[in-house]
Amino acid sequence: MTQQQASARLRRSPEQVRAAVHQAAVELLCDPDGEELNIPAIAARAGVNHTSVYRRWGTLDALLADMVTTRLERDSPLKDTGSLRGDLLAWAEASVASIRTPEGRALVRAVILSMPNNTRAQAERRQQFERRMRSIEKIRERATARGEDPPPLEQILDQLIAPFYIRAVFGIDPPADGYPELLVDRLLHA
Amino acid sequence: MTQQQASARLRRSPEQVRAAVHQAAVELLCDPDGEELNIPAIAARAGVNHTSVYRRWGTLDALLADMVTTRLERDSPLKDTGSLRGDLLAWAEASVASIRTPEGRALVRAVILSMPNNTRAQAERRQQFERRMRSIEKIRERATARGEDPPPLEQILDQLIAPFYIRAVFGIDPPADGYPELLVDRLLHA
DNA sequence: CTCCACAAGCACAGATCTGTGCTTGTGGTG
DNA sequence: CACCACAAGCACAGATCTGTGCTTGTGGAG
Repeated sequence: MTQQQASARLRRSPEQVRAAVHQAAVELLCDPDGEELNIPAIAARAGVNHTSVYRRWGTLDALLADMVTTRLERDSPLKDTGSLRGDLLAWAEASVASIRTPEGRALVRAVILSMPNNTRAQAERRQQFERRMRSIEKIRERATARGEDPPPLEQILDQLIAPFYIRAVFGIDPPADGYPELLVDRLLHA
Repeated sequence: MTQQQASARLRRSPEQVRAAVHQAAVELLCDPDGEELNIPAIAARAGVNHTSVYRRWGTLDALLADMVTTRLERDSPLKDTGSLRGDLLAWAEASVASIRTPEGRALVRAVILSMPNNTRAQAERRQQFERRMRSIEKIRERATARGEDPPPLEQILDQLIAPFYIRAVFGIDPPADGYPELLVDRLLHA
């Protein structure tokens, strides 16, 4: 009796489990009819035992944070276009494309959901945010090295990043045409 | 035996319960060391039986949505300053003051947290957002009536509202001086 | 090839959340 | 003043989440 379950166990490698869980979490975030987001639901959808999730990540927040970090780093390979305007435009176009997809919006939502209120998370929130800003900082540094004079980070935050976030959070579609150019031009001509 | 508990029951009116629960929810959202946000925790902090909360609101999302709506309407009495710039500036100054307080940031966070992913909530999300936008629409309408030419709502969203939200969500303090003026001037001189 | 460290899966249990039926106090109405 | 509708509180229970101890398959080192 008990030996049979042993043979029936189908097992995947840690990396497969990790990918399956991340994928399941994104899908649950996207799926409008999906059940609510918690560890048992994610594990079930991933076809993974829930204990594996509890042991590896501990909490839903940690799981989401890990998932977000992994996906963002995988999906945002910033390229050097040779000019500040080009770099910003590439970034903005990638962002617009991203928040047009359910998965992209879900990712932004997850960034916020994965930031609980407790004390330790407060620091992680800042860290998470700065990690997000790093690609923009890189763009600024390259511009400075070229002799260009990029706007301060704070201004880029207000005029370029903030619009994307608010639209992702509230599900507001960006204007159909020329939106990235509009934002970048506004930023650079201020 | 059973009669004693009856006499020991201290009871508050529905309105008192409502206020106490709202207050408890805000405090839990603010308190960095607070336990996590759920109905039993809120009820306990409010000194209310949890069944009262379940019966009145049903879900945490509904409770937060109700709380946010009530607080926002209570705290944002927009006044007519006589000019578009004045109105926008008053709105921006109130918003900056708000997100400088833990409670203000908590309220913005609650707006987002109270928007779950299921299908019905998708519509409510839009509604919730438009309710938020109504005060801005009012400002635009008054300006139009005065013969002024206010920027489109979308531009106000991107340049004025979005910066506040992103700062509230990530806990980024706005610049110390002249921030409301900066944003409004940028918006109007674009 | 053999052995070993690691992690995934299983079984089980305590804690917590969610919900129901009933009792009873409160405020309003005649 | 008496009565009634409503909602708050209590007791209790099912469902679900969270976590632990153990077994066992997998992949890598020697």
